[in-house]
Amino acid sequence: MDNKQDLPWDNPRFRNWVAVARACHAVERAVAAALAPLNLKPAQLDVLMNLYHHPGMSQHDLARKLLVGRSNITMTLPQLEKRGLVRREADDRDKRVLRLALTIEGEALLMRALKVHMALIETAMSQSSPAECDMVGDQMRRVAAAMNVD
Amino acid sequence: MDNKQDLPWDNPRFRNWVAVARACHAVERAVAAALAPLNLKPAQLDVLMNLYHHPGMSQHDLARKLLVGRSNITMTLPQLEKRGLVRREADDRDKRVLRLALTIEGEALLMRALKVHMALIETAMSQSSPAECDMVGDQMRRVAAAMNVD
DNA sequence: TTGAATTCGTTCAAGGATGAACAATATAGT
DNA sequence: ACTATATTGTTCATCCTTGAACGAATTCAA
Repeated sequence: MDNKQDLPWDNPRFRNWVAVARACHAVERAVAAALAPLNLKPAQLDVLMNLYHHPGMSQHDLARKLLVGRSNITMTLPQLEKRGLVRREADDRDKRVLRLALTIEGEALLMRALKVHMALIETAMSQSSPAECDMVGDQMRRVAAAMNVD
Repeated sequence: MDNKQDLPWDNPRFRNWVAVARACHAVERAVAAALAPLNLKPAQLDVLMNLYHHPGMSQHDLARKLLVGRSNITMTLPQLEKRGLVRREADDRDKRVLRLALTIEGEALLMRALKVHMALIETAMSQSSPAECDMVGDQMRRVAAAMNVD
């Protein structure tokens, strides 16, 4: 057993996935550095982005969207709330849930952060044709689906 | 300024990158869960993989390969060393550097972990043709290059 | 050779992420 | 109505990661 014929590095899928993971890691790091002047972490930007798209989300829904535990949201949100970027208000129908939304300031900061972020992604993906780029996106959406992500 | 005409979500490159990041996050999480029975974290597996390929690496080189700070390596390696998975020996020529290598046990555990990891990657990437898969890999290697990663 | 600048690994404090356990609330089954 | 089950958000202990500051070793310049 365990003969070295079928080592992962001879497997194209494995080798290519390693490239994906490395690129992802590198971009994450660059994004973190680029976002530092705005005093925002990538995870926080993810929160703002999701709240922009889905105002009124619950913390549970947000956690699922971000592929993160609920406790993570509990720890992260108060920071953004204290900075006046996010609003949390109780739901009348279900007193357990908190409805989340961006404030005006939150939306403004999101726009500034998005410019920085998008510029970085542009340079990262600029050396690929639009068709190639879309193909990568489709692939990755299939990968996420295969991992039970909705 | 900041009119919503050019929001990032209308930008194909941005949308597709978000898909990459999400897929990556999902797979990382699944890998962590699958590796838990072996008492290995993804970051530790990355260390073992790199030492397998490049025995005799210094900690500095390893940190650069993993896109991680040097202190991270300093904190991580002793754990693997105590478990008898990794060897560290001083370099004669340069007394600052430590040369790293896998032990027999380390290589054995690596092989077991790789089976688990590879199986997961297989299912993640299984719904893409080999050609598509290679294209994704090429793209991501270009992205990494654009981020000054070697 | 001597002194300055670099490089390697370590230490340390701070912050982020995680999952288990918990209280409050809601839902379902009877 | 009433009890059992499930869900939401929080708390807490633990581990990981990070960057700045540091000592030791090396290299470079003059």
